[in-house]
Amino acid sequence: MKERVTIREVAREANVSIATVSKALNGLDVVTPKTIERVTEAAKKLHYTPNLMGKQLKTKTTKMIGLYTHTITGPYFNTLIEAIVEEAGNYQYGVNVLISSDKQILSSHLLGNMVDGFIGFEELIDEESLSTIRAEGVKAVFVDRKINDGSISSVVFDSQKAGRIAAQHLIENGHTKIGFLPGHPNVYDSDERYLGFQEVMAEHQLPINLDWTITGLFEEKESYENIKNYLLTTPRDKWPTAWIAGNDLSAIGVIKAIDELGLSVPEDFSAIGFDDIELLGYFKPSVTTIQNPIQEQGKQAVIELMKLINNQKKGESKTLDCQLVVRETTKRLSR
Amino acid sequence: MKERVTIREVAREANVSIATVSKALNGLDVVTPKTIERVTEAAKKLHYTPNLMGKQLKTKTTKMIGLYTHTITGPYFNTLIEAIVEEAGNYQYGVNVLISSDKQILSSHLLGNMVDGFIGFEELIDEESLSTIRAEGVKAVFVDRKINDGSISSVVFDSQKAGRIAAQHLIENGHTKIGFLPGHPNVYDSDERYLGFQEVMAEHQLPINLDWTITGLFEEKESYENIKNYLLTTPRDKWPTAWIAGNDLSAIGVIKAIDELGLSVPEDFSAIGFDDIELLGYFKPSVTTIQNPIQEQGKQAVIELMKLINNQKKGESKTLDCQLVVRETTKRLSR
DNA sequence: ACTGAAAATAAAAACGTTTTTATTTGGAGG
DNA sequence: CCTCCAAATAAAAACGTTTTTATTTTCAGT
Repeated sequence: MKERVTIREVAREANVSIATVSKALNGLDVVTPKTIERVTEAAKKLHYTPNLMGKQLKTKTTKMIGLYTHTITGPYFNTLIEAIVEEAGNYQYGVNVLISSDKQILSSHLLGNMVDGFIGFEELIDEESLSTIRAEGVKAVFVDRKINDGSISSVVFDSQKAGRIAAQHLIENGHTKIGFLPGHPNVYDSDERYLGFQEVMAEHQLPINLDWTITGLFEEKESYENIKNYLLTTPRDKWPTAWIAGNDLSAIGVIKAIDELGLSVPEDFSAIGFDDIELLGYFKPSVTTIQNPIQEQGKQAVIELMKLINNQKKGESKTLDCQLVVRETTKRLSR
Repeated sequence: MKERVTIREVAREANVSIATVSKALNGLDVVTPKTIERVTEAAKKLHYTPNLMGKQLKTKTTKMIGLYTHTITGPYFNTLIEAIVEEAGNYQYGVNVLISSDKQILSSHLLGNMVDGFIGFEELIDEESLSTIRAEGVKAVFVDRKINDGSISSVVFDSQKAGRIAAQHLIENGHTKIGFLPGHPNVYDSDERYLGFQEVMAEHQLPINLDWTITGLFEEKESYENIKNYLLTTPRDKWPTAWIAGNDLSAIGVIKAIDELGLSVPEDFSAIGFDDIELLGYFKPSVTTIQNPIQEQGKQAVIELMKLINNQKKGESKTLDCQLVVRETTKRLSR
């Protein structure tokens, strides 16, 4: 890397002090139009670009928010992240996406003053991380856990309600034997959905059969394999008549498995996902789902973070509503 | 944000100079085990985390590579980025994903010494950007354009060959009327594929009908709408018998459009995509495609970038091979 | 015990900015 | 033609590190 030209050389070129260069370039109005021009010209001539390290070290602000996650893969993350980027732009903030599951890396970035605040997931939700965050007064917004105290806010979906809606929809369609595919263990949204599902089943005095509870991990592949395996190894009369998948991708895996065994959705099984990802409508049959306002979540997360950064308020928690989208994979049980 | 504890306070706590703290904490072996322990203890007690701004300002290295893109949405980006992150980790480098289409933002980050080098796309490929990159000696690897000179390398797919393979496969299956859906205009991969397609068509003395060239933009939605519109407004005897889509998503859109009009792939049309994204196998019918080694591209991009960063060589260009994956959407023409 | 070199530590400089404080400049008012 | 004040600019300090240079400590070898 070649030596970069610094403010010092611009100063020399313009025959002026470095203080003046700084002020001129940052538009402080204490400096004469004439010198502003001289400085700007010199800067342009030398191709000067300010060293952000120097600048941020001094100003102690980065105009960057961190987005810390172990993965960006999948439509949920894609949509969320782009929404965050867009909203952050409205505040003249950049978004610094850091992908790692190494808590060390994330927190050294975080505590190393590389960002003014961050939006995070599960990865940083443990007692140790949270207490550091609180102790250091780091501004944080979580989007997959309800937390609010001190400098921490959160924006989550009403996933319990989502679980309820899914179960209710199936029950209204005559289903009584309903299977469930949880996502990753201890993930808030997944747990909450299961909770809502349980509640509704209980309210209708319907049993939950643990054989029908099959790991899906939010992934099409895992769901496909596990469901296929279940169907191949379980007598037909023990099967449920509907599946609530962990999310849309998981539902797609379920459907594929069923299809491959010569069975059909929704004739033999109903299936339902969560999120309403864009590609969903391109599948055949198109998938019934509970729509989550992902973009709104991204936007609100930024809004809350900005409030924290500007010290406008203490951490608080927002919950976003969800909505049933009926498509072709759920159907009245006709038996 | 609360005041962070600095090296100075650690020094005071450990009754030692800040130089010693720095050396102790960075494992320079000039310092006594006894003081190392004292310092480490003090640092732990005070919850010291080094300010990365200070550190990087001094060392002029960030151990970060930038990934500059206007979008991360879509399986291609997801896969590529995660591969990059993984490989960078092998070099103890972090990846700083910056999403923006604003050239200003990208280059101020870049020239502001925020990263040791970057992997970039189309966005920074224009004469002005390139000449700055060259002039400043910024280390760069592009993955969607063949460029190699000075401090710039590239790792691209052999997209011309991909286009050739696609066309050949269809022609071998008896197709002579073949439509094409380009991606975004002036995008390398798309252009190259078209070139390969043209070549093969010419070699077989087959005409390319411009009515069969339909904008797809690499997107399922755009492709779906445009194909649907084409089919609705064009007499059946003018139709091609096969489509080469811009990528897999585009192919999915094409198939959806055909399906919705009561026609079928591969009975009425063959269709072929590019990339071989993961979800492809879950569609019905599963999609024939030209597989690109996306993960390999990510890996190689990092490898090349590291060579540049360590001044091990001048910019060079790598081209990765591709491969036909026949699935259900292409079929021998039976007329 | 003393010398001298090696080892350990401390002090100071430096990285590139911004900001605070000090100095110079340019006029208006007498 | 001074004096003084405001305006403009320059100088210096500071941000938190690492690195270079200087100083102190340790302890062989006599």
